[in-house]
Amino acid sequence: MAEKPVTSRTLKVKKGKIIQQKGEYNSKIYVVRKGLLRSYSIDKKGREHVFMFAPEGWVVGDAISVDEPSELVIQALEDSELLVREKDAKRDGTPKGFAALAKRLLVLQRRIMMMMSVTALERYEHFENTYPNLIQRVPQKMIAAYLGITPEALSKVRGQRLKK
Amino acid sequence: MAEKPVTSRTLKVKKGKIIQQKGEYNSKIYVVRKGLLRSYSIDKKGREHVFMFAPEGWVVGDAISVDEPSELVIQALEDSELLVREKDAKRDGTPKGFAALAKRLLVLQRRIMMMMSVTALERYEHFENTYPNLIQRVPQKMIAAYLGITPEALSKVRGQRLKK
DNA sequence: CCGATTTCTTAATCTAGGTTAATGGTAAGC
DNA sequence: GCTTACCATTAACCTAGATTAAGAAATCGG
Repeated sequence: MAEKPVTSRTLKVKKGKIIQQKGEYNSKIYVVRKGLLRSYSIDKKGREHVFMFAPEGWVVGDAISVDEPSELVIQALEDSELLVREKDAKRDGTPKGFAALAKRLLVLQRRIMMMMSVTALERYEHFENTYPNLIQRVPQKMIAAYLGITPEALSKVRGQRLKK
Repeated sequence: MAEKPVTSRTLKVKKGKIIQQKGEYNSKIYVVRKGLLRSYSIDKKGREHVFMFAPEGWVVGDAISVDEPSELVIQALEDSELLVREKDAKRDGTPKGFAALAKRLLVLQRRIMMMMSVTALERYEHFENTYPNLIQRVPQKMIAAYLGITPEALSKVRGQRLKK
């Protein structure tokens, strides 16, 4: 019996479109071909917190094979073209998939340490260096929501920096 | 040719012992049989930030197959008995290993969201609920370093809470 | 092209948590 | 057992960032 190929279809979405809602089971993995996505959560006070941005080439979606409901909302920030991949337990076990996860883990580890040890300004500058193009493409308030500060605080930080 | 079994030896360490130093390559994975470990980093200002605690049954060690130097120090907080496991790329690819990683990823994701959205008090109470026994076993200053606050601030938080 | 909505900035005020420092308590080394 | 070092607590003060508010600028829908 032949192996079933990985199911993977293309999806075009308009700017603003919610691709995956919080609480949905049976979540999928999205490879960004063109455009820009973000994943975020909303806390009890109604505030949005951006977990990650995903420009071209990036992959979004809880990498959870366990059947837990998604805790994050995924949304298109620009008209985008995505590759939708069903989660496939068989594929999970590949060394390649494992390495990708391990790398992702390291990124999150660094982000936690960052949240604990550096100021908003330093986090902003790090973001700026890591994703130079995103600064122009992402609205400030979402960058603030990624950095863990308010848009007002980000505006202040940016203002201060210009004086140097 | 027969499969080589996973190399795994037992290691006994005294309280305070540094098991893995920051910057070391060829890092291993430690399963805690008895005792308590922590992994932490030191920032530019010399402050310690606790990444995780590992009581009995827990596993510590960067899950990175890529050869990156460890960014964390691992230390025994009590006299401990560990199972040391060499990293084995073959083992990496198992669905079981993958699921464990995915779960870990979810924990980190929640921790990031937590750092961004809730107060020190709420983080402390969450820690208290999640690891009720650890509160007694771990020095306050390390709990503070896990929560991302100073020992003084933690003391304040605990004091305020008693009045309720 | 135009009104409406959303986003960004600035400024005044407020607050959680940081910093510094002093004190008493607890554990560790000899 | 004593001494030295470390740890927790308290208190006075300070600062980064939150909150609130209001105006300017950009974006959107038609």
